[in-house]
Amino acid sequence: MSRYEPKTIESKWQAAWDAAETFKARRDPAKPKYYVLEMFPYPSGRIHMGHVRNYTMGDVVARYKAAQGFSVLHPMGWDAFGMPAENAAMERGGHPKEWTYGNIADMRAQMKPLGLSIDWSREFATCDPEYYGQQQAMFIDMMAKGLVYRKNAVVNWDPVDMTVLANEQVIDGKGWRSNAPVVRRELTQWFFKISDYSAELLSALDGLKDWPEKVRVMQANWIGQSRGLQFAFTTTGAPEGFDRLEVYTTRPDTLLGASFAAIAADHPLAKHLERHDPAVAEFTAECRKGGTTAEAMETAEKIGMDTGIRVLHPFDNSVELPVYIANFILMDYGTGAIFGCPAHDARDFEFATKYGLPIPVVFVPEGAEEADLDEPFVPMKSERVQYIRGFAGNDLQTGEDAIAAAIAECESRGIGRGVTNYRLRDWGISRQRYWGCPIPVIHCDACGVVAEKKENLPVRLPDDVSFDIPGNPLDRHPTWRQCTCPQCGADARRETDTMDTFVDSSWYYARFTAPHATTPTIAEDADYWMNVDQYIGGIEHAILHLLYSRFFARAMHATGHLPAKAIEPFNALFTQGMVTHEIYKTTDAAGRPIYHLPEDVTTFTVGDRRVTVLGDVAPPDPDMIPDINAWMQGLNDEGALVEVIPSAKMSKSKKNVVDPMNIIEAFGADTARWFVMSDSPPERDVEWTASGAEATFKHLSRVWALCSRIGDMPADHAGEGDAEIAKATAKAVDEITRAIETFAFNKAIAALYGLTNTLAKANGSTPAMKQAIRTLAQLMCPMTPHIAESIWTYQGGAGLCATAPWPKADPALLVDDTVTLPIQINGKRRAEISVPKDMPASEVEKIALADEAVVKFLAGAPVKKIIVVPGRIINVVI
RNA sequence: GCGGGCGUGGUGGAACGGUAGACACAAGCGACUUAAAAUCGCUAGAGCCAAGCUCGUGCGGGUUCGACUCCCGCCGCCCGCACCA
Repeated sequence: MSRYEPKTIESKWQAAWDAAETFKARRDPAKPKYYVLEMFPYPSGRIHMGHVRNYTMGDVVARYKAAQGFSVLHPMGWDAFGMPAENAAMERGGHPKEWTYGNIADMRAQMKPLGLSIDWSREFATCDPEYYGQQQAMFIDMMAKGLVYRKNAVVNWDPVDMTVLANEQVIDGKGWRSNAPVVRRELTQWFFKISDYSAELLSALDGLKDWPEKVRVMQANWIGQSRGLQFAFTTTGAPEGFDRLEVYTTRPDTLLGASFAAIAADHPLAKHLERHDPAVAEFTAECRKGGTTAEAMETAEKIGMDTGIRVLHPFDNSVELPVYIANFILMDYGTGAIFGCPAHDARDFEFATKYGLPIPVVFVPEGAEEADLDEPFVPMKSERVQYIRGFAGNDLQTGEDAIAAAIAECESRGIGRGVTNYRLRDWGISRQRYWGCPIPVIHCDACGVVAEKKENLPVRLPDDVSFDIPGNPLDRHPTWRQCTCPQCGADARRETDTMDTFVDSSWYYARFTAPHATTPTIAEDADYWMNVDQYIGGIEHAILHLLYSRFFARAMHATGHLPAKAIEPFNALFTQGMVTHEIYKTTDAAGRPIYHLPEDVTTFTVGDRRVTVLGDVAPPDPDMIPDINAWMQGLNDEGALVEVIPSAKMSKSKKNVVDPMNIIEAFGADTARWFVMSDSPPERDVEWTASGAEATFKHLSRVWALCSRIGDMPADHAGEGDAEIAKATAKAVDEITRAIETFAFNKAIAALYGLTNTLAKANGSTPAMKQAIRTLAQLMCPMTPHIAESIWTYQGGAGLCATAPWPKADPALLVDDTVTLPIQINGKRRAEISVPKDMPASEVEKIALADEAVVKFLAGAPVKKIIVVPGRIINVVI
C-alpha cells in the first residue's frame, strides 16, 4: 500500500459509488425506511464550514442507517429564490436566473468532493418551474380551503427601491440598501391563515419528543398563548358608532384597580378622531414615527393623549375612566385597547405616574397592609397574595385562581367572556419582488380576484426583465400581466406579488419524496418516505422555518397532498452548533480595525507567550530574544503584531474564515469531515484550528500506515493477544454504535482513536489483525468513507464498505471476566482490588477488608457499614 | 423584564449518583537524524521538589455510604423573545 493520498482515493471511490448507484433511494417495502435531511442551502456560490459540518452530520447518520439495513433517503436541493439574486442583477447586471443556476453549479461542484451519500437524482431548486408550479397548485388548493386571504396591512416601504422591507431590513428607520427613511404604508397583501392552527401548533409541540427542548420553548413563546377576559366598556362623549370599547386583559382580577383606558394609535377610534382633530392627528403621527427596532422600543418614552372620551366602569357606572391614545398599545394584539391597572403593571404604572392618574391597589403581599406604592407590585401569577379589591372573593389566593374566578364571575354577570389569545399572527407572504414564486391569481374587473386554472400552471416568471430601475419588474413588464379571466374569459391582469421564500422551504422535504412528479406529491411515495426521521440544521431556523413547515404540512394534509401522519413532518430535530475561528486584527494609523485571513498570519510560542504576527514568518529562536516584552513591543511598532480575538462565528467581514475547498485540497475531504465531527459535541460550536486539521490528517495517515503494516504481515504470523484485540474491537463497536445513535459524534471519534491506538500497539495474529482493521474501517466509514473503502478493499472486505452491514458486538466480549473495583473508605478512594466479575458481594467484602492498604487505613477502627456495588465500587464506612 | 442553557486542566472536551480529567490539541523531555521536518516513545490538574499525602469540577449550603451529576440560595457567561395588556 502506497502513501496516503486523499485526492487519489477520494475521487476514485466517489466514482465507484456513482457507478454502483450506491446512494440511490429506493422504495423497498421489505425494508424499514429512514429519511435524513439537512436544511438545504441558499446558493450563495460558495460552501462554507457550516455547510460541511451540517452535511457531514447528516451523512454520518445516513451512512450508519444504511449499514443498519434501512432504505435511506438522503437528498439535497437548493433554496434558490430570494433577494440576493436580484441584488446581484442590480449591481452587476445579468439575470437572477443565470446568477442562481451558476451558483448552484459552483456549489454542487464544491459539495461533490465531500463524498456525501446523497441521492443526487432527486436534486431540485425551488426556482425550477417544475417546483414552484406545484407550489402554485397548492396555493390554489389552499385558497379553496379558506387558508389564504387578502387584507390591508401596514408594511415598511422603501420609497427609493420601491419595495416592501422586512423588519430586519430596516436599520435605524432606513432601508438597508437605499438608506432612505422607511415609511409605513398600507398595502393589500396575501396572507396564510396560520392563526387557524395556533392552538394545534402549540399543543402538538408536546408530541415532538425528539426535538430540542429549547426549540419547543421558543416556538411556544412565539405562538404566545394567553387566557384572559374580553369585555366592552360603555363610552360617553365618543363619536357615533363608538359607544362601546372592546378591551382584552389577562388580569381581570385587577378590574377594580382600573384607572384609565388606552387605545392604539391605529385603533379605529383613534383613526376616526384624527380625521376630525389636527391635534390628534399630530399625536398619532408622533406615535407611528418611532423606530421599529427593539432598542427603539425599549427606550421609547410612554406618551399618551387624553381623548376627552370617558368609559364607565362595568361594575360601577358612576366611575368614569379617561380614554387615552397611547404609543405603547399594539393594534394587532388583543383588541388594540386596554384598561390600565397601574398598581399591578409596570407600563401602566409608568403611564399613570406621568399623567397623574390614580393608582388603586387590588392586592397586597401576604401579611402586608395596604399602602401607597412607589413601584408597581407585579407578583408571579402563581404567588399567593391578599386581595383587597377583588370582586370574586377577597381571599388570600394565587393570581391564577383569582383570574379564573374573575372570568367566571364576569361571565355570570354578563360582562365579557373568557378568551384565549395568541401572539402568532397570520403569515404575510406577499413580496413585491421579481425573484420568487408568482402568486397564481388573476384580477378581473368583473369577477374580482380569481385563482388561475391549474392547467395553466406554472405561472412562469418572464425572462425578459431588467433591474436598472427600482421596483418590481413584473409590474412594469409590457405583456406579462395581461391574461384572461379564468371565470369569464374577459381581459384581466395577473397578480404581480411573489411569495415569501419561506413558502418555498416549507414543503421541500415533502417534494423530495417525489421530486419529478406532476403533482405536488405522490401518495405512495409520501406515504413510504414521510416523515423526515432526522432533520438537521441551524438553531437560527428554530422559529420561522420550522413553524411555517409545521403549518404547511397541515395545510398539505388538509388539501390532500400529505397523509395525516405527516402533519408533524420532522420526527426528530437536531440543531448543530457553528464552526468558529479566532479573529486576527491589527489597526491602521487612524485606529480603524483591519482583519486578516488565518492563512495570512503565523502563530508561534515564545516562552509561555503565544505570539501571532503578520505574514509567513519562521518562528524565532527563543534564545535570541533576551527581553520578550521589548521584542513584542518592537513587533507592535512595526505593525506586525496581531491581536487575537477569541473564536467567533466565521464571517467574511471579520475574515476569520477557512474555505472548505482549501482544506480538501490540502488534506482531503476525510480530514475535513473528521475534524468538524471531533472534539466538540455537535450541538455546540466547534473551533476550527489549523493545528487541529493538520493533526487529523496525521491521524488518518497513521491509520493508513497501520493498514499498510497489517497488509505486509506474513499470513502465518501467530503473534499474541488475539483475545484482547477481539475484546477491544467489540467494545469499540458497542461504544461507537451507541455514540452515533445519540448524536455524540465526538465520543464516537474518541473511541475510534482508542481502537486505533490499541491496534497500533497490538501484535496479534494476521487474521485477527485483519479482522480488527476491517471492523475499524467499517466504524470509520460514516465519518471518513473514502479511507474506509480503501482499507476495506485492501484487507479483503467484500464489496463496498458503504454497503457492508454494520458490525455487531458479541455481548460475551463486552464483559470482562475480572473487574477492578476501587475501594473507598468514607467516600475516598484508598485502594483497588481485582475480582472475578460474578463473585458474590459477601466474598468481595471479605477480600476488600483483607486488603493490605485497607487494613492500614482502618487501623483497627470498627467498620460501621460496607457497601458493595457489584462491578462498580466498594465503600467502607468507619 | 420573561424564557432557555452553560460554568470541569494551558485549550476543546469525557465521566448510568460510584476510581474526575477518557480522547484530542497545545507543551515538555527522550530516541532516530550531521541538522531540521516527519515518525516513534515517555511526562503532564495543583501543591508539598520523591514513596505518599493534601487540595481540587464558579461560590455557599443541603441530601447521600458516596455529588461534576440531585435539591436550595448566590455569582458569572451565552442564546432566544421582548411595550403581547
